[in-house]
Amino acid sequence: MTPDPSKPRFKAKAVRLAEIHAAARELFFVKGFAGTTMAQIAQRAGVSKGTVYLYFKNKDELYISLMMPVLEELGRHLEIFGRKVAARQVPDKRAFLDAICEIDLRTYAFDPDGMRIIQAFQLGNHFSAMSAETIATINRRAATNYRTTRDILSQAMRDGILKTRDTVQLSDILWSMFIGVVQLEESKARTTRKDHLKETLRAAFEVLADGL
Amino acid sequence: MTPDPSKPRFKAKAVRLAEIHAAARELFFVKGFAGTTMAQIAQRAGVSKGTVYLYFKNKDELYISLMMPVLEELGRHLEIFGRKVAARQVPDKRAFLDAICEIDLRTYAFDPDGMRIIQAFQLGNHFSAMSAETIATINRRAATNYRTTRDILSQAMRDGILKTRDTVQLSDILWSMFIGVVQLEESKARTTRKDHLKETLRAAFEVLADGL
Amino acid sequence: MTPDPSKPRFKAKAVRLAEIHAAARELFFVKGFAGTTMAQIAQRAGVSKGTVYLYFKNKDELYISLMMPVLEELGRHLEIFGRKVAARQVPDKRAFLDAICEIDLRTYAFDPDGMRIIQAFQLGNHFSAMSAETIATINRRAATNYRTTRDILSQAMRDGILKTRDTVQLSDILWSMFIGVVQLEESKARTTRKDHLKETLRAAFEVLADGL
Amino acid sequence: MTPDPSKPRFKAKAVRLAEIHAAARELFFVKGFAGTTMAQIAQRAGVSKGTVYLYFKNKDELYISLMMPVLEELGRHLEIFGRKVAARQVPDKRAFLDAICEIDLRTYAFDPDGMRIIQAFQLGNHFSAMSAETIATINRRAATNYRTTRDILSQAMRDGILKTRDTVQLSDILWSMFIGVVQLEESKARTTRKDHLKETLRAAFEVLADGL
DNA sequence: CATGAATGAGAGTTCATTCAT
DNA sequence: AATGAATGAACTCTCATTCAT
Repeated sequence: MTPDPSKPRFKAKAVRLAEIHAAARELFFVKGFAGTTMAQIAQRAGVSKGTVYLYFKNKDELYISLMMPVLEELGRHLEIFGRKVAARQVPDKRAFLDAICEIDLRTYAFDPDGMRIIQAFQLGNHFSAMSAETIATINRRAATNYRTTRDILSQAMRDGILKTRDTVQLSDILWSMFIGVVQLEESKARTTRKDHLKETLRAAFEVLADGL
Repeated sequence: MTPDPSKPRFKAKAVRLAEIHAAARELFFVKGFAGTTMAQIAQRAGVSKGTVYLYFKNKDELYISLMMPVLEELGRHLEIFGRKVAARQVPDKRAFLDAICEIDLRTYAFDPDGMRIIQAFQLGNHFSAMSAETIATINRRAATNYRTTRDILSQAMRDGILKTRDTVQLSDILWSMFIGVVQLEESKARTTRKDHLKETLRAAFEVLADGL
Repeated sequence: MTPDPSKPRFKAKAVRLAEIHAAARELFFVKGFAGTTMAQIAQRAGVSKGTVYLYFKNKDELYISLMMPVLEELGRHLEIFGRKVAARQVPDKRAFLDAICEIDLRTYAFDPDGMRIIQAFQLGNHFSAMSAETIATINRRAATNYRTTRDILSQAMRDGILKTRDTVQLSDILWSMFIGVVQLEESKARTTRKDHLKETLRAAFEVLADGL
Repeated sequence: MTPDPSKPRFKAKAVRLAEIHAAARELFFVKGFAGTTMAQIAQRAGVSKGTVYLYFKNKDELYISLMMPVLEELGRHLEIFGRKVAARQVPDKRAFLDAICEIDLRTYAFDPDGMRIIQAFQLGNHFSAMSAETIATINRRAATNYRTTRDILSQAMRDGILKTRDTVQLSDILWSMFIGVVQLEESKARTTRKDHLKETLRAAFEVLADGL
């Protein structure tokens, strides 16, 4: 009855949550949103169905919750890079775009399944049943990253690393390239079992670097 | 379920089919594959559920039938452009990429909903609910376009319009840019109600042209 | 417009009916009642679905109509045999039971599918949707055969061919043996692809002959 | 669909299962396999449709689960009798056939509906609606009983209780007599409301005993 | 007479969600 | 906090039957 002080309750709760998260991520990745059942997630997480509902209001919330860490990871990298740019530690556009490319790759590597969920979310499917609050939470986080990106671009233009341009348009192009390559290469990987994501993304950013 | 009795009961097959197509497109666009029911499609098309199955073997077939025209439209444009390239009617890389950009825009304009369905498909979220045969059919058609694109790129490189490069990688970059921009701009348009797709895509292809 | 006198209308009608009958019989035999669709029957008969409904009120009636000829065939054989018994042309119980056995076999051979339909009907399944009138028609015909059988048995007992016994019970035993063997041997034939119906039925009737 | 709220929501698994079994048996008996719906079964059992699927994988499994106990009951009786025969405790053919007859009657009494379901199955009318695996499971169990019967007959012949004969044929005759009488008497009972099954079956086996 | 497009009720089955324990 | 039996709405798909032509 007395909770083991070496294993505080909130810790156990966090562990449970992480286990469910992990189970959900793997299954959603392999079988997609519709193809994954709450029962499967519960089983893989080693808990009962009811317990999953103790941690997540419903399937949508669980799905969505998987993308927050990715957005936060991306935000962390962007901020670090922002500080580097502000400190004039980025010599030229080549290094600049290289860095962006590596941030994208690291974000992807951090959680490929989560990344795909972000894309599905951006595509706007299945989420009619999602609570407005959840959608707003996600959008707020995404907007923050977006703003950070534009701030970095502004700084780079002020410093002459990049030619002066519309920062909105440029950040759109960079993000589009990222998600476009991720989508295409994942799609190809699903049938060919070969993963060319890194090479293609790097090649793409090289072309962009030359063009900017 | 109950169709409007004021409508004539019998219609030209092509008309019925078009009505079902239109209804399906709109619904799949808004609610996604899994989120759309055959009953909804039937109701919106003004026919009974059974009638939908008279025209399409199952939900999969109906879904794929919506992307095929888009893939075919894209294929037509690519072939026309391919003949132009073969006839040396494309002077330089700027004109070349302009043309690709216009093909993308025209394909998108031909059927934006269909285009989005292609993306949702490429993202792979319905896979478990779709027969392997259906998936294969689409992939075959997509592969054809893919090959055509690479052939065009090869020709352009032989003619010195483009620097010699890996055609697989380059066609991936071009397609990724396209779908990335479409996804991002549609996502933004959904909340801001402003459509910047054309400008962003053209800007993106300009950068690419400069970089190649 | 003027009907061809060499091919009178009622003849054509009978042919159509026979074609539908034949198609239905084959399909019901192979795929069972529930497994056969009206569309399949129509297609095999070379007519449209609507036409089948011109000749048969519904699927049940069509199914049921297939057993009438069998009951009539059985009735014809019984009457012929009855006249033979009345004319003292059957010497002993062995010959008597031999004759019954051959009647059964000939009835079965006349239309095995129809025979099976009779059994399904007797088993009482699926016919909740059948019109009382149809059921009554069948039962009337069956009752006639039943009465004929008992009359024959009475006559045979009066003539000392068979020991005096309860005719109801005896006719039940004979019919039970017949349908029991048919059911078992068909069931076995379905998996072993070997047809031992004749041998088994003859052996069974020999045993019965010895026991009576 | 909606269960009686006055009933306790949770029940012992075995009780629930028995309730569903009972409901299914009654309905399959009256309306046949195809004529019975899962919804009807659920309603009669006082549970929701989903609950039925909690206990049985599908309609097939539920159906077969109803015959298995009967086949097993028959198997038990046969084995007991087999041991008696092996121990020379059966004096003559009359006692032998009496015993078989009583086994049949007891098996029938154990579950008349289940017995009828076996017959419907043997008649083969649901085959297209039933998975090959399900069919095989039943056939395997039936084959076991069949083999036991033949072993018993062989032993009886070795002991001179029965005249030497083809055991396959003889077991077929005995089983045919049983199912034939069951089918006929049930059919008659349905209209006359008089049950002569026992008498008819005993009379039939007496005749067979005399004939063997 | 004949057609076959259209119907629509209803089948089996799944699964997110609830709630008594 | 955790369970999992139970729910029931919703799904895809079938098919006997009708009826305008």
